[in-house]
Amino acid sequence: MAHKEHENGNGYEESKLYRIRHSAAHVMAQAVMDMFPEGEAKIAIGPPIEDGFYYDFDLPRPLTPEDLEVIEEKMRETLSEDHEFKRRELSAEEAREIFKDQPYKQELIDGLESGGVDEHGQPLDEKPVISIYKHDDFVDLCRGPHVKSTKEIDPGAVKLLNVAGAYWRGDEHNPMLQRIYGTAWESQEALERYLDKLEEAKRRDHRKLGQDLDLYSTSPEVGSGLVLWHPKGAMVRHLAEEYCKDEHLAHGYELVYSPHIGKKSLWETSGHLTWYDENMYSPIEIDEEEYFLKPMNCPFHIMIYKNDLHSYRDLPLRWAEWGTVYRYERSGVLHGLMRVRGFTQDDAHIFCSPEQMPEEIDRVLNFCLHILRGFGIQDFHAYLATRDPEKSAGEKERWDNATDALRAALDRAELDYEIDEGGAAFYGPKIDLKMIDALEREWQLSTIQFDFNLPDRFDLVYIGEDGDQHRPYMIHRALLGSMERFVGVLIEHYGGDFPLWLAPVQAVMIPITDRNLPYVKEVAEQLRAAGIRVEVDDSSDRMGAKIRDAEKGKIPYMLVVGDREEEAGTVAPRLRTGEQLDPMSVEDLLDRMLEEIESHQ
RNA sequence: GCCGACGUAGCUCAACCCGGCAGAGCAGCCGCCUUGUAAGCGGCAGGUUACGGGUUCAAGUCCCGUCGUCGGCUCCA
Repeated sequence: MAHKEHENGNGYEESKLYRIRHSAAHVMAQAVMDMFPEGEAKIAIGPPIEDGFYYDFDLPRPLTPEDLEVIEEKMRETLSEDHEFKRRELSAEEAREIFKDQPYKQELIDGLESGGVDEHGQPLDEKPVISIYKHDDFVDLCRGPHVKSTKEIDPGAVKLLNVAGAYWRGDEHNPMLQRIYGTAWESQEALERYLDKLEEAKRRDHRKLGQDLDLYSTSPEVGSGLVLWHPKGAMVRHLAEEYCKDEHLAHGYELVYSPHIGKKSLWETSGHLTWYDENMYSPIEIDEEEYFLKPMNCPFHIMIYKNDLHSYRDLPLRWAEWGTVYRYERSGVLHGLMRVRGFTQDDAHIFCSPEQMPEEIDRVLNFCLHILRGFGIQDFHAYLATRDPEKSAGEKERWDNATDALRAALDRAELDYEIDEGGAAFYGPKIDLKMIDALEREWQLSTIQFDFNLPDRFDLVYIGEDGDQHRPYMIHRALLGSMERFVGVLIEHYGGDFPLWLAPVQAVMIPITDRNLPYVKEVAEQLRAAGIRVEVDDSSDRMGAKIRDAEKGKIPYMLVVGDREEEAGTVAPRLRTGEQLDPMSVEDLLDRMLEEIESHQ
C-alpha cells in the first residue's frame, strides 16, 4: 500500500519527471525551512515517488492546510526564478560540518560513510560517494539527479497534496515526522490531468459507491471493521459466491463447514496463540474452558482430516469453505471493505502427497486465473515469496521443491511475476496475486501458500503404497481472498457498473403513464420467471426522473414502456451507457440479456 | 497503535473563525399532474448538532475525554 518508490524497469529514475520531482522536493524543503527560525526545522529525506514526491520534517509545531498554501506560494516564487542545482562531492567530515544542526542528516552521513545503509536504512552493496546539491540558499545531502535549474520546473505544474505522519526510517520505534506529499509534472496540463484522475478515483471509491448504491454500511454501534451487507451488496456477494462454489465443485473440490470458535488447546497446537496472538480476540469462557474466535480456518480442516485414517489413494483432498474469520487489526489500518476485522475467506486446503504437489500447484494457479477471468479481472501483480533463512520451519529441501513448483506453475501460466526474496511466512513459500484499486493501491486477493508447519504440529499422516506412514503436503489457498475485499475490488474495478450477471438489479421497468402499469407488471413477471432481477418504477415521477434514478442506481437495462410499446407488445430498452435500443419483443430482450449473462464464463 | 484533519436530518452541505431561536437542496411521506429517454408542481414531516464532561447568563460554535470516519505511517499468515 505504500507509494512505490520506483516504477519497475521503465526508466523512471532516469526520466526528466523524476528529476523534476526530486528537485521540487528540495524547493519545498527550502520553503519549509524559511518558515521557521534558524535551527528549529529539521529535515529528513525527500525522495520522488510514483506520481510525485514527499519530504519529511521534524518541526516545532504541526503544519496546517494554510501552511501548505504558504509553502506552495513560496515554491512558486523560487521556481519562477533561475537557480542552478549545483552538485558537489565531499568528505563525510565536511558534510557533517555543513549539516551540523541537522541530526537526521548526521545519521544519514554515518550510514553512507560506514558504507552500510542508504537513506531508508536499507543495506547498500557498495560504499557510496557523498554528495550535496545546492540551489539558491538551500543545501541538501543528496545523490541526485536534479534538473539543471529551478526554471526548468513549471511553477503551475506543482501542487502540495497533504501532510501526514511518518516514522523516521519507517520504524515505529523512531520519532514521528511530518511528511508533506506533493506532486509535480512537466506541465500544468499534465498536473490537471493527474488531479482529474484523482477526482475520478474518488468517484470510483468503493466506500462512496457502497453508500450511493446502498451496498453495505458499517455502524459505530456494531463496531469498526464489521460489515453490514445491505440487500443489494449481499446480492453481489451471493452471486460471486454462488459462481465460485459451483466452479469449485466442478474442479474437484468438496465443501466443508466449521464453527466460528474453537478451544484454546486447538490454537495452542496450531501455534496461533504463540505466533498470531496479537491478531486474536480475547477468549470466551464456556464451562470453565477458554474458546477463541477463529482467525483462520486451517485447524478445523485439519481436524476433519484427522477424523479419518487416510490412504495415498484418498489424496489429493481439496476442501473448501467460505469461512468467516475474525482478526484484530489496528484501528488505523481499517479501510472500507478492503481491510476489516471480520471477513469471509474463500478458503481451501489441499492435502496431497509430495509427488502430487507440482500438479496440484499447477491446477490451483490455473483455477485461480480462471475464476478471476470469470470476474473480468486481468490487472494484477504476481509475487513469488521465497524462504527467509532466518525464520523458516521445515527442511530446506522441501522449501526448494515447493518454491520450484510455484515458479514452474507461474512460468507455465506465462505470468509476469516478481520475486519477493525472503518474503515467505515462516511456514512455507507462496504465490500472491495483488489487484490495484481506484487509487492504484495494491490489495492482495489470491494467495497460494505451502505449509510445512501445521502438518507436523498436528502430526498429519497418510498411509503410502509402501504401507508406511507419510507426511502429506498441505496447501492453503484463497482465490478471491475475502468476500469483503473482493467485492470492494469489484466495485472499484467496474466503478459500480457491475456486469449484467453481477448487477443486483438487472433491469428497471419504466411505465410512461399509469395506463401502462398493468402491461409493465405482466412483462416484469415474464422477466422474473426467466430469472431476471427486475424492478418496476411505479412512482408518479415523469419518465425523465425515472431514468435519472435508474442511471444513478447504475441499473444496466431501463425498459421504457408507453402506449406505443404496449400496443406493439414490445419494450424500449435504454442501456446505462445512454444507448437506446430499438423497441423489441420480450422474447428478444430475454435472449439478449440471457446471452449477456452467460458470456462472463 | 502513531501523526494530522474531520464528525450538523437518510444523503450533500450552511450556521463554527468572532458563543445569542439549527437552515437549505435532494431523498421520504401526502396531494395534484399522466407524462416519450438524466430532476413536473405544491404541501408535510424530518435534529439529544457522534457520545460524555467542562467553561459560560447562554455552547452546534470554546476546552478536555471517548467513539467513529478520512489521509498517511507502521502492520498485514
